[in-house]
Amino acid sequence: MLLTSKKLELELKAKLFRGFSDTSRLSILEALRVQPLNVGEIVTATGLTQSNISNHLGCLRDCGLVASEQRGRFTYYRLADDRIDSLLRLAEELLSDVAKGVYQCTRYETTEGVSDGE
Amino acid sequence: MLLTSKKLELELKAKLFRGFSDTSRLSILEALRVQPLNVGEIVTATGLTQSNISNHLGCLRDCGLVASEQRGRFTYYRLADDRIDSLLRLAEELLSDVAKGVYQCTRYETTEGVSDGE
DNA sequence: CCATTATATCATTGAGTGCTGATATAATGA
DNA sequence: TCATTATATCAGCACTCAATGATATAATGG
Repeated sequence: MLLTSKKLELELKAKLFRGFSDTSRLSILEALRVQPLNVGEIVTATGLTQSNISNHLGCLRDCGLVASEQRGRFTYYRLADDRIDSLLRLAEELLSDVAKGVYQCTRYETTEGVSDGE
Repeated sequence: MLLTSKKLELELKAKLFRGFSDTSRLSILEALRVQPLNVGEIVTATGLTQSNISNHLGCLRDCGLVASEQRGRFTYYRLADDRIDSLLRLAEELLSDVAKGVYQCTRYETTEGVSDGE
């Protein structure tokens, strides 16, 4: 049972990181880093469609990464914990050093080939 | 061009987190948190297949999350930066608080339905 | 040189999942 | 009540990508 909880912890951790591993969710989180926003404001801030955002918000909320509060017809979202900001900042620090490596990680790349010459 | 770099930074950050967002890669990283290991030792530590691990290691190395060193017939891998450990630890702290939420994030769940009664 | 060991690569497959468009729900105001 | 605004839900599609099995490469020992 202890081994199982170890495995479960792995899955939880992976799921947590998956919340950050998509550009759409990430841009939502970045927008909320500045201040709480309602869905319409997130649409404006990110340029994503409403249904897309709503879907991602649902997951982010279920995962405990954002919290929501109803105010009249609006639903305001905010980061659920300060450590989420810390996590993002730490990632930025790390990236400033390993960015070149990540640039070259075209293995699972979809968009345009960032593959530089050499 | 500045806007583009903003978008690029988002993609980099997402890609970095994606390195952590898979249980297989995560268990490889966890094993390497303890000490550097060669591929065979990682196989033993994680129980994953060799080719699977090798594939994940290739990505992790390209992304700059692990570094490798050839020693005879063996290739030893280690975490490329101390902040990777920090990132994992911060995630663990965060999880200890929001775990209940992540448990319920069955939205993108694959395995058994953790869906509680109500 | 041949067998063995260690690791990497590749094609394939199947499941995961992000996006869209349509629709449902809910709150507000006229 | 009806129209409008704000948000959520859902089905379907397209694409991503983890896992596997087979094979390639490379180093070592006999």
